[in-house]
Amino acid sequence: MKELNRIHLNGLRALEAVGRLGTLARAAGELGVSAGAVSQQIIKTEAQLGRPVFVRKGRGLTVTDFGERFLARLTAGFRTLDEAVASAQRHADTVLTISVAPVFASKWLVPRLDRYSRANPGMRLRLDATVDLVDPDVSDIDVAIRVGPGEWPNVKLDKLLDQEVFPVCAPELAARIAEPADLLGLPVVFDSNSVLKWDSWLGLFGLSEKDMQGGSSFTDAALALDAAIAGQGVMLAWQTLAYYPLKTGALVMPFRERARTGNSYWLVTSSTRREEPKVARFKNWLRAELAETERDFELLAQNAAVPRL
Amino acid sequence: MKELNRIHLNGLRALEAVGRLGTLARAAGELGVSAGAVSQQIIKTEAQLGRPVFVRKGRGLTVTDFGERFLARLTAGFRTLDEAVASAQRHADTVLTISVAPVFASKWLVPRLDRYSRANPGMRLRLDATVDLVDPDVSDIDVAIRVGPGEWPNVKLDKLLDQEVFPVCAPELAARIAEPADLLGLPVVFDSNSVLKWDSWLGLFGLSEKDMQGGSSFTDAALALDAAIAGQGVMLAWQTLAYYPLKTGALVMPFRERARTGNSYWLVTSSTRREEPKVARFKNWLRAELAETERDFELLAQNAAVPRL
DNA sequence: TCCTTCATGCAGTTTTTCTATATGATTGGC
DNA sequence: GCCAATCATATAGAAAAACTGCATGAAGGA
Repeated sequence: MKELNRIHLNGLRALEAVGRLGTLARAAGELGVSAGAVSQQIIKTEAQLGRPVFVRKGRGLTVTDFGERFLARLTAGFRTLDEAVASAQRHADTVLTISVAPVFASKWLVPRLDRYSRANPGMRLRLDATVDLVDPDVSDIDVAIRVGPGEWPNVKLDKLLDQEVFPVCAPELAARIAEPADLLGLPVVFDSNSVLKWDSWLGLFGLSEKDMQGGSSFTDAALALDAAIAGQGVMLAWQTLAYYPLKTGALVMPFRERARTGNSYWLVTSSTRREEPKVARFKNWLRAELAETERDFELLAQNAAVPRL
Repeated sequence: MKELNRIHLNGLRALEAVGRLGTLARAAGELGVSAGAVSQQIIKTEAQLGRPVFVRKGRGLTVTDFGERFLARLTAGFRTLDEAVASAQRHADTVLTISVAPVFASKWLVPRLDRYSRANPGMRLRLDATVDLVDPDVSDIDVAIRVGPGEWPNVKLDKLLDQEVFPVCAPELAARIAEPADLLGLPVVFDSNSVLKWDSWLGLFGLSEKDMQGGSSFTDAALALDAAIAGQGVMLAWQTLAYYPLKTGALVMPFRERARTGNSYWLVTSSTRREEPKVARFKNWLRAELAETERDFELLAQNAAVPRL
């Protein structure tokens, strides 16, 4: 990359534009400057190159043999640069990249994406489903949604929703439940990967996980959810996981009580980058959707099969 | 090529250099400016792009995921530009392109090229052997050598040598020649393409081509020359054509008289471009070689088999 | 012939870029 | 644990570059 030091880049660009468009005036139009400016640029740059690229014959410019080959290469180079910048811009404005946990994505976010598309025409979403928190400064993502106590360093955090857990089960099973203690006699579907403990909910009623029956165990919350829907047991679920099965009636929520886990849903963005409009729009949309989810839970609680104690 | 208007090219170049070299200081070294200047450039350009390319974490810079892809494309684009400029420069300094008539090239110039190479190490010659005069402004050639009255418009002309014609023949045939009139009784080798006429030489002695015998005719001077060497007749030759056969004795020059043709050898260059050093050097070398050729002809004339009238 | 289009020359102004220096922050050696 | 080196950034003034607007000259078309 040593040769470019001798040459003014803007001069090369002027050369290229004139070569491609034929006249100074058209090149000036593309470059957004006056024709005189372009004239000065190409003269200076030809001098720096040491050989003429254009022939002046009174009126207009024609390209020398050398210029023909040279300009072709310039065009190729500048086109590459232009495409790089264009894709950066396009990407910047119309593509929103979100990093979310796979379960949250599949059970809650993905089913709502068509609503997002309708509300934000032209925007394209890219979902990056990973478990680990990525650094929003380094990585490609615009926003991340993560569950936790909210103690990540060097990022900007917005709390979206407090995570709460509660039992869910298939309707057939719910018929055998009248009060919390009934849960102890039923099979349980465990999500062995989760750090959430039954005790946080059972404790509300003075019960303990130790007294529960055994049951099936799954390494993935989605599998455990399917097992619960199949009627294989009671499951400890949380809002975004159980939302759709509850809405369709595939699962029911025997009790209206929900227990705080100490975790919340956080929207994670870069602490150094200024918030872009597309991010702000997504944030607002997400808040509205979560608020609706929360309202639906209020309704579900009122219809809970078993009245509160 | 519209996106590049929003971005400063030099800023992109700074971005690319920093991405490739890792630190501001190294990039500044390559770009030939101070580190502070590079810092300002990349900050400004990142703002223009609308997204950061580098992450600042106290000391040093690391590249974002986006930057990784973006910088790769920038590097490709700038490399293309750099190579275009580099080849232009290289070409400009070390390659000399000469347009010459094929006969002149093969009979006089090419045998001397090794002398040129020894005198100008590092220089590479490109011979463009065409009959028509090419426009030195438009075409790729640095210099052209042409024979004619010197009336070409819009070019710079340097006279190299006046063209002169004279009879040549094989030594066996020369034994039958004592005076110019003897030529009328000998077979003649004609170059039917040439505009040169025997009368210009015969006229010096009050003779005329009408009185000559017929003979073989060739559409190419080189073929006619070979026929003359083979002893098939007398030929009207000129300096640069007959030089080597005369020097080796394959042909002889029966008379020392040479007739002007009105044509000269001209060195043709662009009338608008400033003369480059490599062209000036070639011109000097060519003059010296032609001067030597002319001296050799003086010696040949002194040894001419037939004394002047 | 007149009018339009084209490239270039020029002077002054505006914009950009650069240097030089200072600052804060981090790393690595001792 | 401290010191020196390295690194990026900030700032202000200086230097360089690019641009505008207009004038000029040359060529082609109606």
